[in-house]
Amino acid sequence: MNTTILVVDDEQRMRTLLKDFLAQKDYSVIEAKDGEEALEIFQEKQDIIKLILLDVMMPKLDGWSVLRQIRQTSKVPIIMLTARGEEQDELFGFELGVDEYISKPFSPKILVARVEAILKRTNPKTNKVIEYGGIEIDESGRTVKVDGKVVEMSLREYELLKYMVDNIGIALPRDKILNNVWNYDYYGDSRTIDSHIKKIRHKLGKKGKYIKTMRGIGYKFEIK
Amino acid sequence: MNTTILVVDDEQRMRTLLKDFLAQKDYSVIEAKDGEEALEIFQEKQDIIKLILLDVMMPKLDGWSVLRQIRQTSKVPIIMLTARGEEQDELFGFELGVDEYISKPFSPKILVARVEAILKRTNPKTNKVIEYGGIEIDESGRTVKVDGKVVEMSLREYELLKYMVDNIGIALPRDKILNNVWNYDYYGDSRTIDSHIKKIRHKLGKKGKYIKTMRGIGYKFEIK
DNA sequence: CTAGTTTGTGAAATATTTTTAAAGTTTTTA
DNA sequence: TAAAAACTTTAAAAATATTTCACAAACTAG
Repeated sequence: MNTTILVVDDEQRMRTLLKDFLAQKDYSVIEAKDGEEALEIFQEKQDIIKLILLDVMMPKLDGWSVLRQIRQTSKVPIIMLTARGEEQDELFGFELGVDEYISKPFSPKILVARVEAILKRTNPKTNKVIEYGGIEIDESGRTVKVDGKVVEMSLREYELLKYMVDNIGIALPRDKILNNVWNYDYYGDSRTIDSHIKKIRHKLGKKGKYIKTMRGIGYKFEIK
Repeated sequence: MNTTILVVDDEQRMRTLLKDFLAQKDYSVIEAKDGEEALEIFQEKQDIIKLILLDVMMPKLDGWSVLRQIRQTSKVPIIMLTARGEEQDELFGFELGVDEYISKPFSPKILVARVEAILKRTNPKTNKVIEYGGIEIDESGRTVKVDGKVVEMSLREYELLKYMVDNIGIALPRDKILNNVWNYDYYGDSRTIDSHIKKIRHKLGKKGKYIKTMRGIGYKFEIK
C-alpha cells in the first residue's frame, strides 16, 4: 500500500497542484478544504495518514488550531505551508511540533524533496523494531518477542522494559526510572520497580539475565 | 563539556552574530571564514564538532563543495545558510544529506530552535569513559574494565576508585575521602577505607599498584 | 636497632539491599 | 457492575556489601 498524505488547503488550485506532484511519486493523497474537514478526516483515517501538509491561512479553523488539536493525540509529521514573512509564527510552531515550513510560492520539486526527507527520517522503516540479543520490541505494535515468540507484557512492564532497552548499557537509578516510566509526580514505594523487574525477568525467561541489578543504584539492561 | 558547533561564513559580522546567540544557549563555537579553513578545522576537530552551520556563498570553496567533502567521511548534521531564492539548490542539497536550510536573513531565535531540534534528534545520548593505564571507568554503565575485561565492583569500591581516578596524581587524605565517597555524616572507623582499598587493589590485579599508599596521609592514584 | 605508629589482611559480625511471594488496591474490561 | 487484570505494598528470606576486629607486616623516628 502507498504512503498516504493529507493535504489541507482552502484553494482548490493548490490542492490539485500538490496532489499531482505527490501522485507522480506514488503517494496517495487525501484532500481537505478547511480545518474542520481536516480534523474529521484525520480522526477517521489516523492510521493510514503518514504526513500532513497544512496551510496556515484557512477559513473556519486555521492551520495552527488544527496543528494543536492533532498534536494532542498524534505525532504524525506536519509540514506547514506559510506565506512569506511569518517568522515569529515559525518559532511558535516548532514548540508545537511542526516538522518543517515551506513558504508559498514554492517549487513543487522542493516540496516533494522535503516530504521524502521527512518521511525518511520519521518512518525509517514502516514499523520500528528494536532488537537486542533475541529480545524484540515492536514499538508500533507495543509487543515484545523473545526468540520470535510473543510475550505478553502489561503497560508498566512494557514501558519499563522499553525504557531500559532504550538506555542499553546505562545504569539507571531508581529515581530516574520512576521519573521516566511512572509519572514524574508518582509518590510511592520505589520497591514497586523491583516487583515489575521480577515479572519482566520471569517473562523473558533465560534472557531475564540481561537485566542486571546495580546494587545500591537500580538496574541496567545489557547483553552479555 | 559543552556541545561544539562549527560556524562557517565569510562575513565576520554573521559569525559573531551566530556565535553570540549560540553562546547564550551554552554551545561552544568554532569559526571558519571560508570553505578551506572549514575543512581544515573539521579534519582536526572531527570528534568534538557536533553540528555545522554552513554558508553557501563563500570565496575559495563554496558551501556545496565543503558539504560534499565532509559527507565522504562524516554524518555530522549540517545546516545550510542560503540567500533567499536559491530553491533549485535546495533540492540538490537534500540528496547530499543536508539536514536543514535556513535562509538569510533569519531570526536568530529560529536558528537556535532548529539547531536544538536537530541536535536532539541526532545525539540522543553520549557516554563518557575515563581511561588510564588500562583501567577504564564507564560512568554511564558504572562498570570498570581492566585490560578490556569487566571487573565487578561494589558501590563503595566503584565510587572510591572513581574518586581517586578523578583526582589522579593527588594525595588524598583519609578525611577527604570519607567526606567525598561516604556520606558527609558518616560516623565510623576510617580504617574502613583500607579494607576497600585492599579489595580494589586485588580486583585490579597487577594494576593495583597504581593505588599508592601515602603513609600518614591516605592514598593516591597514579600511573607509573 | 627498636619502640611506636601506621597500614595490610582475612575473617567475623553487622548492616543493607534485593528477591520473592503473597496480599491488598486500583483500574480496566466485558 | 462484577470479574479479571494490572499495579502497589508489605514482609520475610536470601543475597550481598560494609564495617569492625585482631593480628601481622611495614615503615619511621630517634
